[in-house]
Amino acid sequence: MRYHKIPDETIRRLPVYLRGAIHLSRQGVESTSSEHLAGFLGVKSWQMRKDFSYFGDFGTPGVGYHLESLIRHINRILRLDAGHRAALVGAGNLGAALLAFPGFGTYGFEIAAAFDIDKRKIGRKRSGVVIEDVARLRSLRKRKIYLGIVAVPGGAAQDVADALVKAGVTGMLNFSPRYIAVPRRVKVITIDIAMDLARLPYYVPAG
Amino acid sequence: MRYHKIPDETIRRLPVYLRGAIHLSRQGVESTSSEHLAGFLGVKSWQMRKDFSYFGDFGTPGVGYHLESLIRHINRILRLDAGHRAALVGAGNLGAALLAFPGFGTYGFEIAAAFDIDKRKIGRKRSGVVIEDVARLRSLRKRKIYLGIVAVPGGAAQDVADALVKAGVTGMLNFSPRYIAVPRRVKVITIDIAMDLARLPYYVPAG
DNA sequence: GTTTGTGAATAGTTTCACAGCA
DNA sequence: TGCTGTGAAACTATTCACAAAC
Repeated sequence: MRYHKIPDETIRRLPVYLRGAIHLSRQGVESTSSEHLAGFLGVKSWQMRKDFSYFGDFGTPGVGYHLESLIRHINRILRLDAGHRAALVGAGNLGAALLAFPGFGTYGFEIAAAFDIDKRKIGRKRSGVVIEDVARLRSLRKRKIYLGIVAVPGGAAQDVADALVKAGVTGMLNFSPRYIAVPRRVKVITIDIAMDLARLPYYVPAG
Repeated sequence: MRYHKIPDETIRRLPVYLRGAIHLSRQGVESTSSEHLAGFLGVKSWQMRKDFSYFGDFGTPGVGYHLESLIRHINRILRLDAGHRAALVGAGNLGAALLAFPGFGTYGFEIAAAFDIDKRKIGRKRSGVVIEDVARLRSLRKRKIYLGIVAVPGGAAQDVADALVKAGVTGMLNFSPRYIAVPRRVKVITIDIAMDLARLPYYVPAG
């Protein structure tokens, strides 16, 4: 292994590999080949091996990958090993679904705080989390929460993002259908559900 | 404009441009430059112009783009102009949020049917849609619904996808954390929310 | 014999810089 | 003069094929 800038696409795929490794491991599998794991995940085996090669030797030639150690490696690279707490802003339909969502635990995430602007929701509990007034976002710095999930309507997204940045948040998952401007040190990943649906008709033969 | 295979990345960005054009148009803007529209969306102006160039002349040199005509063009390319009806499978937390989600309308989508396996949910209405028994999925062919939204737990995802394919569905939005195997003619776009969150810590300085 | 790790070849995408049109 | 549309250059990512490791 030599020095290489790691491709963004490789980083995007690492959680896929991690998900597969965790899944097989839970089923009692101890070791597996790149061929098998990649097939299970719908990727190419050489793509997976190439991706791993940027970080060193994960497997054993002639044998394959030891899942437990693979999981440890990927968790370390993605900095998931310490666990992370995130703050949700917006406790509407989508926010409530995210609070109840079991998948975050797989990667060591916990939604540790939730905020809304609606007085009727503030003080109530959803999925074990008390909903706080959005005005109290600044408390995140003291609580050492530096990941935010933006689940508010588009019109409020930039204001919420600004408040999160002010509160010390350095990474955001944005579910609003808006581009969010942030300082360079802050990373925003946008999930625009309707937009993803919108490119489906292009690919399917006239319905 | 010459012949070119259209890059997948271009197709991925077209809905972004469409969203921006619709947004500005609703605000009363009639025409705009690539510089302005791109800045609003957080992309580069030459990227946008290059993307458009694969499909012909959208704008007027010295003037810019007429939004209404730009919207029409992109809608045509993405085959959104006719409108589309989609079937939702899984009326849990996420499914209910999707049923209530206002964003689909922007691109001419409507969730026209919803299915669940839980007898207690079947027959009830959510956001104006009656939840049907998942056993009735096969009726989709007759109803001319060929887009599916998979919002079931991972363990059920492949079975649901198989049933959707059998019912004539050719495009799916998959919210389950699983790779779904389908015939080549069917297109699956997977949105794995936890996975997207999982690559955030890699990019942000140690929290 | 099997499977990994990777240099080299190929393919795809972004970026630039500017000719040409309004 | 202002802005689009696009070839060509630069960059990034995928794919292949096989030597080395077990």
